[in-house]
Amino acid sequence: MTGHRLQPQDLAATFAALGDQRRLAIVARLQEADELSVSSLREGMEVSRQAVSKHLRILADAQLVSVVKSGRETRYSLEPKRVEEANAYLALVATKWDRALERLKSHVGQETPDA
Amino acid sequence: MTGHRLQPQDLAATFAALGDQRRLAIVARLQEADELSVSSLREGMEVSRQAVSKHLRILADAQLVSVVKSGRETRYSLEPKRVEEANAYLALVATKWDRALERLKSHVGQETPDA
DNA sequence: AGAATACGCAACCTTTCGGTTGCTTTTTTC
DNA sequence: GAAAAAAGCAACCGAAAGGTTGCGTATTCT
Repeated sequence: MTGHRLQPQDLAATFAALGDQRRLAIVARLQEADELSVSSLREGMEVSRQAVSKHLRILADAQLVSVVKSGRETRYSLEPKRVEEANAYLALVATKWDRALERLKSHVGQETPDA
Repeated sequence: MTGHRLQPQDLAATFAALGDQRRLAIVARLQEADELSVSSLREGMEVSRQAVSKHLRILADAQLVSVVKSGRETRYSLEPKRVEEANAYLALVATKWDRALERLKSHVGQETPDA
C-alpha cells in the first residue's frame, strides 16, 4: 500500500497548488459539495470568475481536482489521490523526525552521522 | 489533541513553503541529520549559498524549521509542529472526501444531474 | 430567433519568487 | 594579528504568480 512512486516534482507541485489561501478555500468548498461549477465557486469570493478559473486550472494541473464538462457548465470535484500522497509524505516526514528525535534523546554523542 | 486552531493563512503559508523542489530537498536532508548549517546544506545543490539561505528563511518563516546560531554557524533543524498540522489537514480533506463519495454512491439519482 | 448564462482565451499589469553578485561582519584558525 | 570560513544584507534581474478587463463562443431559457 506504500508503493507510491511519487516524483519530488509532483510533490512540490501538489504543495504549491495548495499553498494559496484562495485555492485552499476552493478545496474546502469542494469538500462540502460533491461537484461545483466555476460560477458557484465564485460566489462569496471577492474575485473575478477568471481568477477562480485560473485557480481551478492550477488545481487541475496538479491533479487535485477533476473536471467534467456538462452542458455550458464545467464542474469540478476533488481528486483525492494527490491529497493522499501528500498526506503520506507529511506523515513520513513527521515519523522520520520523530525517530531522529528519539535517537537524539537516547544517546546524544553516539553515532557519528556521516554516511 | 485535535484542538489545533490553525489559521488558513498559516496553512497556506506552510504548503507554499513546501511547494518548491529545492525546499523539499532541504527538508529531506534535515530529516536525515538532526542539525545542518547553511553551507553543509548547500553541498550537492547547484545554487549559491544565498539562495539556500533564502529558502531556509522561507522555511523558518513558515515555522517548518528552527534556527540556532552557534559560533559562526547557523544551524537549522526540522520543526515538526507545522508539518503535523498540515498532515492533519490533509487527512481531514481525504476523510471528508471519503464521506462525500459514500453519500454520492448511496443515492445517486437523487439530485437530477439533468443534461 | 434573441437574450442571457457559463465559460475559455488573450493581453496586460503589478507583485512576488528564485536566483545572482558584491560587500560587510563575525568567528575561527594558523 | 592576519587569513580564512560562515553567513547576513542589499541591490538587482528575469520569470512566474495572481489579478483584471475585453472579447469570443457554446449552451440554455423564453
